Amino acid sequence: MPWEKSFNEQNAIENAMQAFWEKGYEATSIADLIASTGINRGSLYNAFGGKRQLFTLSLLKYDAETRKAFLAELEALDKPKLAFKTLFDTLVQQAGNNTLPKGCFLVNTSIEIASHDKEIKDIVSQGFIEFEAFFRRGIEVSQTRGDMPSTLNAAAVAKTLFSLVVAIRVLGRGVYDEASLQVIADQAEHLTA
Amino acid sequence: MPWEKSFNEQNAIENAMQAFWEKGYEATSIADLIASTGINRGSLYNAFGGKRQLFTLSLLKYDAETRKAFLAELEALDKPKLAFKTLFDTLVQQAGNNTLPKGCFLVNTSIEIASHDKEIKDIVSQGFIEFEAFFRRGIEVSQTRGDMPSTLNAAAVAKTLFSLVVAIRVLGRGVYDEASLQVIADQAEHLTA
DNA sequence: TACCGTATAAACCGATCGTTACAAACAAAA
DNA sequence: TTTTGTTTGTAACGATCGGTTTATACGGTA
Repeated sequence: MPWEKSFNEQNAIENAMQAFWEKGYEATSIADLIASTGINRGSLYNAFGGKRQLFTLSLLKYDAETRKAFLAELEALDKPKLAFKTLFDTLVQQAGNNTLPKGCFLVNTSIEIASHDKEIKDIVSQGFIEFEAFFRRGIEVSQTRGDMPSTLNAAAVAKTLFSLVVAIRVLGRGVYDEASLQVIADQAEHLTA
Repeated sequence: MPWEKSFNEQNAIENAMQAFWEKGYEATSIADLIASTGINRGSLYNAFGGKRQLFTLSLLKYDAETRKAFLAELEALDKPKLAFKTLFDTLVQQAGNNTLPKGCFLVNTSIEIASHDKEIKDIVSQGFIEFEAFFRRGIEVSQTRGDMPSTLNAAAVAKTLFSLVVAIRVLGRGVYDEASLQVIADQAEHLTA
């Protein structure tokens, strides 16, 4: 059994993810993926099967390494109010940062593909549900500690906070400037006061 | 000067708009547009110039006849609180209605194209700015009438309400069910209480 | 060194992309 | 009826699409 695989599969998916994230599924061609991953055409098909499968892998990787990882990190603080503030401030800051594509890959995908494709929709839905649940747990924990008003409807406020996340991700993809996004982020903080 | 144009241009743009709205720019082919408009290939190019120009016309038509018209109708009520409630309830109801494409054509476009195309971005931005201004005017009018707390930051709350509109439009494109969207709509109402 | 499976580069596939060209059908104005 | 400009149907354009194939270069194993 000679020779192990040479190129880094995870690295290739990471680069493909950035291409899909930035341009969307339809507008990203195989040629784009070859250019961004740096691996050969044949190797790409051999390793991943095709454009569609590579997209799914990219979406799953984004969900795991961006959304899940970030939320887990915030939840580990065990200070929900600080976690919320950090989350929103990070979203605003990322909208002004040019090292990563703008917006949210999951949100973009929910609009472009999820409504026409069940497999993709399930991935996006699950991510959204977990995001909302993150807010809900934080609110409920804070309420038991007396850090947030017990009069808050945790489920409803969680949905609203998540909605503001979605909006910041949409508007942050080039339409709103950082200052306007910060106003929304500040209002989000105000919702749990 | 013989023979006036036979097919209805506005009707053709209307049908093209629905195709673009449902599938996006990239995923809508010329063949799709021919099928949805019902007009001939040559006529389409002769009348509109091409896919890109037809898309722009479609977007402008959507903005004028859907967003502008609806907001004008609501503002004519001269009862901002009722107008806001009607607006959000309509958004929720439309997400459960299958006669029109789901979501918002402007929001979809802001994600797919606006970040890469200045002309399109300007159309989307203008629509968003006017939508936000609609909320702000309503809040300020209500404040002078004593219908909303004068302590509200009108500009900030307007941005937040518009953010919830965006989120409902995104999540309403197939990911969230009507009940979840209604929770968000109810929270929106609560923001101006 | 001979072998074996992978990576690479390139040519290649049929299909479809957006767009153009053109001849025939057509309806009102002259 | 001739003229004029539009619509229509069809064919074709070059380019690119996603995907397959093939021959060659390569690097560990035996």
